[in-house]
Amino acid sequence: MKQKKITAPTTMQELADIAGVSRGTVSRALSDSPRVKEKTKARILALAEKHNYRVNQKARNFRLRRSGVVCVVFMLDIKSEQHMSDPFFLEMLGGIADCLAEHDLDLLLAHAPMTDVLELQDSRVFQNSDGVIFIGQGKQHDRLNVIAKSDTPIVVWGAPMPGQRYCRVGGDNVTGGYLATRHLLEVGRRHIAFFGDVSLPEIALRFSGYKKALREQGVKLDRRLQIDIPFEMQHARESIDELLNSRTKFDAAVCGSDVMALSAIATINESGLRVPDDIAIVGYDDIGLARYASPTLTTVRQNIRWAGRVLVESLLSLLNSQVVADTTLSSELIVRQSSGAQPGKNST
Amino acid sequence: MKQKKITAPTTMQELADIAGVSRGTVSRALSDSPRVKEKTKARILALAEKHNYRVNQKARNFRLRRSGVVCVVFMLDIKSEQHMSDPFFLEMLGGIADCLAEHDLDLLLAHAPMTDVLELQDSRVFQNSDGVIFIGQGKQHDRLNVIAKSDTPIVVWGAPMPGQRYCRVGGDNVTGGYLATRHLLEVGRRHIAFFGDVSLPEIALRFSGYKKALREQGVKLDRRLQIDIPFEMQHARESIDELLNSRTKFDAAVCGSDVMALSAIATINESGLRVPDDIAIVGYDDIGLARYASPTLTTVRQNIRWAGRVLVESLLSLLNSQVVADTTLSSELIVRQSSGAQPGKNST
DNA sequence: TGAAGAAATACAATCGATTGCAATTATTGT
DNA sequence: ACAATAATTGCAATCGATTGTATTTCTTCA
Repeated sequence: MKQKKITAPTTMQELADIAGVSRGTVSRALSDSPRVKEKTKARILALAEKHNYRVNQKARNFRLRRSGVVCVVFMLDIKSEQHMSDPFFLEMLGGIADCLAEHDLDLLLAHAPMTDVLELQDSRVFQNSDGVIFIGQGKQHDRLNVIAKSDTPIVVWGAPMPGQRYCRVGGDNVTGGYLATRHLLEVGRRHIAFFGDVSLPEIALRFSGYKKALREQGVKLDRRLQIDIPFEMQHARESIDELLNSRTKFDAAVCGSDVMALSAIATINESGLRVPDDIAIVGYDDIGLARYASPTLTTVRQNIRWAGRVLVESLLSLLNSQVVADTTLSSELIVRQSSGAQPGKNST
Repeated sequence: MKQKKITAPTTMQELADIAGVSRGTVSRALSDSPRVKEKTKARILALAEKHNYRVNQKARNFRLRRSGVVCVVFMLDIKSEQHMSDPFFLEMLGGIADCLAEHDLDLLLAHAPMTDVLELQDSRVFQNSDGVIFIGQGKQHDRLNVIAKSDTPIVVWGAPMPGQRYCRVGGDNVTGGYLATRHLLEVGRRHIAFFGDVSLPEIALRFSGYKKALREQGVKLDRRLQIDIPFEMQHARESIDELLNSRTKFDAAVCGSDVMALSAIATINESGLRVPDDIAIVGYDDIGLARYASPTLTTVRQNIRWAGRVLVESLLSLLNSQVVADTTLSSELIVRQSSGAQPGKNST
């Protein structure tokens, strides 16, 4: 058995020796350069195949100064436990992964919870990737500005910010918040709560849209109805329970995410109230689950998978040293049962 | 502004020049070698910090012949669309990510759907990672054997197989299938269906456990009750609907995964029957959702996050050129409502 | 047939950090 | 103060592929 074994050439030089050509020619043949004769090319490729040779990627990355890897970082200022399974993140990740694959790039997941993004800059991950995509700004806008000055290009999903120096892609949060609220007003609600942590840029913008809608309809803003719920399930239940138990009257809520909305619906149901009869709910994001949950969820659609693509395309432009404009993707309201939708009123 | 700019040293040599020492000394200082004087070390570190120098990881990877990256591949022989959001995969991924982080390794996600794992071997991903973890064997046992011979170590989550030459970690599927079935028999069910694609090695083992339990109790195996449902939600609904509409009598089901079980419960509920009164259900995996779904799900627990750790530890041993034994993790039954559990009978 | 020009291939510098070994400097005991 | 030894630091080979330039080999046409 062992006698027949062909010692696999590990370096290009060895393959070159076998083929009786120079290293450079092998390199060009493998990368399909027009500078090498078709016949030679075919012969070298066949030999490579036969001897099971594969280029050393580490050497290649070094020489070419790129790795073909893009790093994705999910940023929220909370502990990491359940983040990765956040449906919003996953859908975005799916879009990003697909688009990266089309461009022959690989996806590196930054796993460590980041209290300070700047730490990332010192990490191997950062140095190793050709570019980094941040999902969410958390509360680290300024630090992102610092990172943007390094020579690893970054793209951020989030809200436009004053003094922002990084490439950003995001949804139209003001309009989203506005549409959600106006819808609830249109179906006759007047005591509309807003669930979401307004210290996060995106949520703050949605809140301003919410206020705008209320103002338009002459509904007075009730500060007790704005509840700072972080993006996590557990917190949602507690906070909403608290609100339900308080004497504050409310008959609807605009939520910072679909996950939060679904959690709110569950909590409300458990308390004996009914959605949407007693309390109407509007979510945000339009995750896949929104369509299948029961009741189906009225929400502000962000085309998440597409957003993933836009992020990648923007990053690629940056890698290509092109100037990339700030991008805001439009949002639309998707009316479903949870907000007391009348049949036939669904937009699409 | 521009005048004060310190030109950041990009190579170690430049930093060495600034510090007035040799490149080698800088390298040793940065890696905290005992061979360089503490004072010099401190001085170099300070200069590196001041001048914002960071080692070129690509050069480092090349020189050290490792990248610090471990690739995770989720393998099922179906198209990729929804895979990444499979809760089982995500929990496993979480365990893997945590453990990798502790060992200062990064996580690369292989995204492309693999019809043939061998393709992976030619891919940059493979060459670039120090090791690969496969979640599931799909139907590619033989190809995994081939890949195992390459010098990138691999570890596979799955079932033990005859002639297996790769390092494997998996649950105790026979016992799992047995426990699930025995439980249903104990609560009085006699027409127990088995939902799962028995052409997948793990499922096949669970099915043999199922058969064993039936045999023990003298219940005759009804082949019509074994339904090949792949690991996907959509298919589950269709197949189960079909079974419900057929005249085949059944009062319980052992499912190949919790996702499948939850999907089955939803389908059964929609058909007007009730779980567990009409049909009792047992899942497999004990994903987080099993505890919170309603009804809560009786299931065979695989400690998924821990399994992730075991996979990583095994891979690390391989990287350390140690021989790693095949590992089978024990499984236990977790009794909850979906199988008509009597209160107080819960194991823990 | 021979020279000019094109096509194909060979040569060798280069990317930036690591590390064994050699050379230098510091420390110790007498 | 001087060996002998230990502690530091410097030197230079090395990892394996890419690519600009030089060189060789073919074509082509007069």
